[in-house]
Amino acid sequence: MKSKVYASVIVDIANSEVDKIFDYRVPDALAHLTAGCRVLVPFGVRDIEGYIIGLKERSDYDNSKIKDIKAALDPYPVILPEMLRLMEFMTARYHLKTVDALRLFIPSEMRKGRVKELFQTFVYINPEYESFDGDTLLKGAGQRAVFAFLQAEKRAQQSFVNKNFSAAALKNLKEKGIVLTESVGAMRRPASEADESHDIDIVLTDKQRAAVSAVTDAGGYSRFLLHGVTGSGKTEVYMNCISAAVKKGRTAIMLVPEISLTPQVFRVFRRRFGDKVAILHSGLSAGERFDEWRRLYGGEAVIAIGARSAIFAPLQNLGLIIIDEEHDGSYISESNPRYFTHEVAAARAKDSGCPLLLGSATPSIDSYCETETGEITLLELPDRINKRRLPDMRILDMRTEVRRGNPGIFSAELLRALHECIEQGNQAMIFINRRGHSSFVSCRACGYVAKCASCDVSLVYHRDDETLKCHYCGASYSMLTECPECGDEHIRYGNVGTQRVETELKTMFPKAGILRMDNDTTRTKDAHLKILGKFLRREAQILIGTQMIAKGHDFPFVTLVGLMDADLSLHFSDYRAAERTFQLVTQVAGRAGRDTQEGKVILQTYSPKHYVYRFAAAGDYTGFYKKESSIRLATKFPPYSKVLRVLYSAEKESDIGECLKPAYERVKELAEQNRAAFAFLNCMRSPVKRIQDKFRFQILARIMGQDLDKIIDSIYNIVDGTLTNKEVMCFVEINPQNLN
DNA sequence: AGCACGCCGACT
DNA sequence: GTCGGCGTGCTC
Repeated sequence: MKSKVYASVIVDIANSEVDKIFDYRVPDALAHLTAGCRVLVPFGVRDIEGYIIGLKERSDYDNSKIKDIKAALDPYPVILPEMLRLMEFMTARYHLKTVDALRLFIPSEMRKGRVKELFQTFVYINPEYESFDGDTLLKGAGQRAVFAFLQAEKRAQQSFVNKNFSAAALKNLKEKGIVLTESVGAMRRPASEADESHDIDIVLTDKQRAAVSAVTDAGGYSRFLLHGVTGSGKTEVYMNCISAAVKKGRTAIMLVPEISLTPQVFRVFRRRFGDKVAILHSGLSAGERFDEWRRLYGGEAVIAIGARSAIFAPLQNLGLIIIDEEHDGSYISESNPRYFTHEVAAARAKDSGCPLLLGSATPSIDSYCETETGEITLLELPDRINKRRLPDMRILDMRTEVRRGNPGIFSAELLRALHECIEQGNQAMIFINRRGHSSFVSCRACGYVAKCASCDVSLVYHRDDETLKCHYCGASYSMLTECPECGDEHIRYGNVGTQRVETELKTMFPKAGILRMDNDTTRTKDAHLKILGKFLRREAQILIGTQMIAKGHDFPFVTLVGLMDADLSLHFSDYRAAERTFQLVTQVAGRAGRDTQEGKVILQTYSPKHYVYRFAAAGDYTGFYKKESSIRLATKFPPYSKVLRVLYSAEKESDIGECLKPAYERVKELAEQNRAAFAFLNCMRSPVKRIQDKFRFQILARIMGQDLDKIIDSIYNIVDGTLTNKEVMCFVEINPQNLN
């Protein structure tokens, strides 16, 4: 007699109540099912999609209550074995619900009965019509084109025809019976024998070659940090490493910040690797994303390039993972499934026995610290390829401007430089890391400050539509004409934002073309590319923007870069403020003088002596690192500890207290037992006390030492165990990006 | 998450 | 008398 087989199933419902394994019987008809398959299972009174994460011979659950799996949802296991292992890692490390991890691994289009088959549909002309003349047989030009194409090609993928011809025409032809379809299972196949026809190796510098061989000779899991200034040729190193991995018959993932996924990047990689590369970016439609996923799953594409989530690409036999611009904040997932891409990438690399290559001009303090302890191997590209020197950076003390009787937002030197730059027919970029017109509006007479009704923050004046906006909940109010408290008509404008810079520059430079790029002007699809394209074609001379203009494009005619208020990110109450400012200033400086002309950077600040600016102006990363890391060590901040925040929010303060108080008590006990591990522990109202009508409280801790991970795990458990009121939202953050 | 079961108010 | 409010509890 055959032994009964049971399946461990995770149901596709994102709720902690059902975040556990449910056992089902595998009927004989579905005996082919394996771990990683999606299935339909009876759950309560209804049927639910689920994921088999394992098979077993017996179940501990009451056997009489166990039901049969109803059906298989796909012809193949969509979750690869390595992804099941990654799921284990992520659920344990980040206390994720199992489904939340699993959902990251497959295209969302696959779930809840949408596009689900892993089939490719081919179309071909019905043999009865094969020899007909399309022009006499058919009327529409669309149908004739499809017919002619199929006559020549015999057989083609339906998606290809839909994309390149008219989908409607094809549909008509199918209805008439002139075109037939055939579905073929997208069979799994090993990474295809490398077709290197596009793969032309460029001559590398000695330093580049050394970096490439360090990575390709690693022969197993190890981590590298490629520290190279802008223009030092990091991309060539990446491409050569990828090429080497592919030549060995292995696959590769390269992560880049979403903002750098530009058509230029696609072109470079497509030219080099052709169809073997799949590109996953936010611009893809649901169907396109699914197609790219399927090409990777099927082994048709062996290189995945994309933003953060591309780390979950369905690739087997990984030979390399690259994280470009590794210091970028977008690698930290700050909502729903919260995770650190660096850690996930390391887990995948370790599992596959392959190198993980991080790259940056301004590495994160965390990563660089690990090169000191030897956990990461440092690779350096100190020279710009064309030996051009860094732009001249002027640090301008805005306090002396005020003393000299210049109350404006622009220093005399920046204005002079702007005039000169435009007269010479060059371009300038002006950075101001704050959108809107002014950060707040207040009454000159009584001091009233306009605030959001639902959030504890002041409203930002937006001149475009004469509104006051809340940057937390998005609420919009009409602009004040008089003070609602005292009726005075004199309104004071707070700190300068992009819109204010734009209006002032427009009056000062009426003939210059001025573009603005920030969250407000890039709402619509491809707006980024449109603005950047205009600037690149020199349809404007000045580009004003937030940090979103700091990355990506090279503008050969930009000779001047101005930072309106560099201190903005510096005085944030955040241990990473200096690090972020250094990265921003360095990145911004890299925009100036990239071509034949020498560049100039003007940095307006009220703290001209700050070490961040000194090191940034000198282009001295290691100097900055030494200073910054010694401060972090002395103050017990990351990377020498972990900051942990438990954030509670609810409409009623009393509800929060119900959960927070017992949790805090128990964390305090834990701290008593591990005195050395706790550098800080406190419980307080969050700096932003209320967002969207919900009050916010937090437990804040800094934890260090070798038991760190264990202690954090205990805190997760304490929080889970004390979350008794379901009106209360609560989550744990490790090293949060902001402490609002 | 859903959906059923279950125990109290205002309607044909 | 019953329709229906949404509190509670369960789903292999």
